[in-house]
Amino acid sequence: MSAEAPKPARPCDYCGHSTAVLYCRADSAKLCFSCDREVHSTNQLFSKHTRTLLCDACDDSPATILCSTDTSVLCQNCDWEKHNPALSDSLHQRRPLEGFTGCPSVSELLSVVGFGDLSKKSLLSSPQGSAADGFLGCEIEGLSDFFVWDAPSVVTLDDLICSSASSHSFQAMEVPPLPKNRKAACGRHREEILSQLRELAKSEPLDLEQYVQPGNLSSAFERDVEVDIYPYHEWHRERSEPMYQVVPPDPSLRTCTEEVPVKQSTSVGETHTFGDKGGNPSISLNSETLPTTPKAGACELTSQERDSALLRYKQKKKTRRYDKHIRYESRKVRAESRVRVKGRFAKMEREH
DNA sequence: ACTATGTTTTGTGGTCAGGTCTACG
DNA sequence: CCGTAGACCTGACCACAAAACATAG
Repeated sequence: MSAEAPKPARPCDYCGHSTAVLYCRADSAKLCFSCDREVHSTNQLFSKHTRTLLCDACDDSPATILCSTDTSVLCQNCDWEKHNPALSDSLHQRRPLEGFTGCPSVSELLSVVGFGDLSKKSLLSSPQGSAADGFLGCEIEGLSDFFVWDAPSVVTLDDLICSSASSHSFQAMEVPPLPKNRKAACGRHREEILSQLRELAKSEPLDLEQYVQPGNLSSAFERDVEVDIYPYHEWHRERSEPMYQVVPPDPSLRTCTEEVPVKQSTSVGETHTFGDKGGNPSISLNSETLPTTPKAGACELTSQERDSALLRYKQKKKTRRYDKHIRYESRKVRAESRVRVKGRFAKMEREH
């Protein structure tokens, strides 16, 4: 116990020892980058969760505003408190922040958090801390130019904003008009963010970059969804690790589920449903959309992997919150004052 | 690149209908 | 085990301001 590292100020809800930098609304969970990838790469449904940076002020809510003046990211409440029109701070330069979904690679994450000038290679090659320094205004351009193929401009936030018909692997959510200067979007924990991304980059082979290479990008996004949505699948495949893990036919789990998958290798179109009878939403995995490995039985899971998957599933279920989230308070106020007929909105009587 | 204008889409809450669950005889 | 009543749960519905988006100048 004495060797234990001191607990971070805002610990990751999943691992508990890393500093949480992201917030997943769907799970109401604070996560570090590593756990975020682990949790949200489990299956396609989880990958759809929108994640945003964690508020620098309260450390408890998803950040929606970037204050360029303070270089901090804030949730709506903290932004309102800090930048109240009555205060002088209201003159601060602020802009909305975007979230992301899917399983972005490190390069893509760099762009998402505002390190657009920083390539993954430069992140890896730079000594500890220098990457952050580069972000803070030092010479990064040279590195970026050297690794042209890795230029983060290939995957910018513009690229993340896509229509529902798009097959991008991730997308920005609740996106206001994009500002020109998207740097410095990671607030006061940029050192921690860079540190975590660096660790993530170390474990992520550079081959993955093919998904964000200039030459491959446009065509890649036009290819099949199976490949495009989850570049991270490929990474797992490379590492002989299953990208998705089906909740195993564990007898203990079966008692609280309506349908439990019996087979691990699935046929096309087969749907697995996980859930309980307590009103909690069930999770369906349609194997048609799940990736498969060429080798028969290659995606069969060991009992250890099944236990791991089950544990992750239970953890997510435990931390998930189902309370309603109001995105626009003004609409709520409006709706509450609307004229109703049997609960339905009624037309307003207009005087002429 | 920016602004103005027009069009389309989204989100909001109270009530109800219909389905599901539970307890009981 | 079956049928029934009541409790409980869930999704649809509505109008319209605000947000998002598209287009023109």
